[in-house]
Amino acid sequence: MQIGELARSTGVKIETIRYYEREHLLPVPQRTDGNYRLYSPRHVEQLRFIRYCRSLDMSLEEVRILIEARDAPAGSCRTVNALLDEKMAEVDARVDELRQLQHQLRNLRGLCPQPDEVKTCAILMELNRSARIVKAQI
Amino acid sequence: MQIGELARSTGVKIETIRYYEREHLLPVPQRTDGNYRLYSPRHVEQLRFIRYCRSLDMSLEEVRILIEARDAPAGSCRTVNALLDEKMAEVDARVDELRQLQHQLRNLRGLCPQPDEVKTCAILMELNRSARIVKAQI
DNA sequence: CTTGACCCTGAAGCTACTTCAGGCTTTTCA
DNA sequence: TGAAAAGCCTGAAGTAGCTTCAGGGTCAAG
Ligand SMILES: [Zn+2]
Ligand SMILES: [Zn+2]
Ligand SMILES: [Zn+2]
Ligand SMILES: [Zn+2]
Repeated sequence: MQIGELARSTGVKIETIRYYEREHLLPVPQRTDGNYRLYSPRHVEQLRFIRYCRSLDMSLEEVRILIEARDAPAGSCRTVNALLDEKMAEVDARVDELRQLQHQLRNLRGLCPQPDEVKTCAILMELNRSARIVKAQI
Repeated sequence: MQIGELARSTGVKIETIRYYEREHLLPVPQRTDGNYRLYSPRHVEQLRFIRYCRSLDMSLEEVRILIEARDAPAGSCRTVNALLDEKMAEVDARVDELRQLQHQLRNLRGLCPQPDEVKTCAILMELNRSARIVKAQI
């Protein structure tokens, strides 16, 4: 299977596949005489695994850890559990942040129901005012 | 006011301040004979404005748009409203994504209450299984 | 034998900064 | 007075996770 077919069958871009290879997330594939990459079903599985972990918001570094764990069946899965716990805490925190943000944006947007001139726009006035008052947060 | 004092009084790192200048988000400051940057209260305000927008999850490009709007008091504030509407939609969508993610992570984590050997870990088994089934989402 | 689909590499671009290397300027204080 | 320390300068490179680009080779079909 060439890279194009792998890309089609997983929905992952060719460049991304090559990128994962450079990052040692995908095993080095065989090559044809013409230097084309040749993939096996094992590569398809691994690529799907990576993408599924990515869809769970894992970083590539975390994916690497999971792959390592998976490929050492005799080890303990404590690292896996810890990784998930940490990830869950991160996501929870981010959700809280974003919900606050929703609130702020809604309030701000509500200040100017009908667009008019900038010089009387309550949104911009409020942005200026808040900037003066609020301490840097980010 | 030198760059260090500006940094202290706004909570923004010196390097970030220089970065904003390179990006034309902060007006070019005066310089001393020794080539040190000299800032005015106007710079403090502008920097606070930038950081407040950033705390609302605006990109620097969006901050640029807001600054432009603010500095053209005769114009309409339609772009400002549109920007906020778009941002709100983005945030709403991201919250939904993350709440789904919370669900998935919780379920996954629940599969292995007590860490044991990798080869029997239900988390890793489930990751492999889902990777096979689920289409690439990201 | 040439066209077009497919593949290759290495480098650079993206965001929003941070870090680093190497070198000035100004203040302090012994 | 002189030297250390604190503060500032520049340009380049690093961060994550890709994407895009430039320039070129391979292969099947017509
Ligand atoms: Zn409210
Ligand atoms: Zn308005
Ligand atoms: Zn559920
Ligand atoms: Zn387990």
